[in-house]
Amino acid sequence: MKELVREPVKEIGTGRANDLLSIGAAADLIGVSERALRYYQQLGLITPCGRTPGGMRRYSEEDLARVGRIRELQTLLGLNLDEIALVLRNDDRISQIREAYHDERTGAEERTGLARECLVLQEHLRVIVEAKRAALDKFLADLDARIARNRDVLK
Amino acid sequence: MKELVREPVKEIGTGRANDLLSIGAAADLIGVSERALRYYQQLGLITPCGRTPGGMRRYSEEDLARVGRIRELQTLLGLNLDEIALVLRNDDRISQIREAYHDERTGAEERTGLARECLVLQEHLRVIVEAKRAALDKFLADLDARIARNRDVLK
DNA sequence: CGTGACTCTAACGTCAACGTCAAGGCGCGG
DNA sequence: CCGCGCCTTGACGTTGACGTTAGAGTCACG
Repeated sequence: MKELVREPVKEIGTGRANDLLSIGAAADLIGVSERALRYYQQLGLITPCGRTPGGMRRYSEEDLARVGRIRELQTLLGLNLDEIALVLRNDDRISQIREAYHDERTGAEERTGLARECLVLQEHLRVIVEAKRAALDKFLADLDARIARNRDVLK
Repeated sequence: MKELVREPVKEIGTGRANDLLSIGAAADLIGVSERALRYYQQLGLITPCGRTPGGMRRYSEEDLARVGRIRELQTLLGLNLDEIALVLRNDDRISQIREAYHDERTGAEERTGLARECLVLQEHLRVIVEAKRAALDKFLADLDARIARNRDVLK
């Protein structure tokens, strides 16, 4: 599944006063390495919103949020990058659908079809998360029980 | 931190009717590989409760539970094996303390000192787990909110 | 007392997720 | 327009957690 992604590049004016970040600044800000950012891009997980004419990556606020989401899925749910790719594709599909949904030219039944598709995707993820939460709750309950026993002994 | 552990071996009668398991049976039962069991042992995470005179590992019910705990700490909390080693050492210390606690020869203030030590160890772990739970709850809440929005649209 | 299935140790292989290094481009303050 | 620091694309290295294989030993059963 080595899917090296080569994409069209959006050029960005360099002199303009915008709040786009270089890769170093972005990395510092969200607490990941530059290497990780480039790696995520290789896997198609993120694409910086643009490049300078010289070819340097520029990251937007949205891009940072997306990276944040990647880290969340990694550390919180323990997903690997391939699984995260799927989740992100779902996210993308959903906002794409949302867009089509608000398009004038979308018919009524097409609308509900799209929304239904969204729900399926989201609820699939929900099942996974809910299972994890249940397990974690049980773990915590056990731990608390043991702590309580101990506290009793201490009286 | 390559801490190859070499330990004293408890020999176990082979003809006796006991419920100790071979490594293969143990692995099948808890759903991990034999290699993983040997690896965990190398790192000092578990030691099968004994060996046959010929040198084959025998696992008790307790041993299995310990392996289960290892997997739980891996998949649920995302700890690596070094961190798990620490948690397990705490667990061990706690049951060791519990034992000393019920020993006749343990003085009163020594008792409370030990129990206090237990609490500190346990609550340290609790903080980690609780943080994870909070993060997961938030994640789930966000997801649910998005699902609800979607469901509304569908009405 | 074989024999076939299982297990032993030791050693090398693998895979994901990056780390690190080299040999150059870019960008901007002075 | 020049220098210094940040950035680029390869390409190879590393680490954790095992997988796999080899060659020898062990166990239960007939």
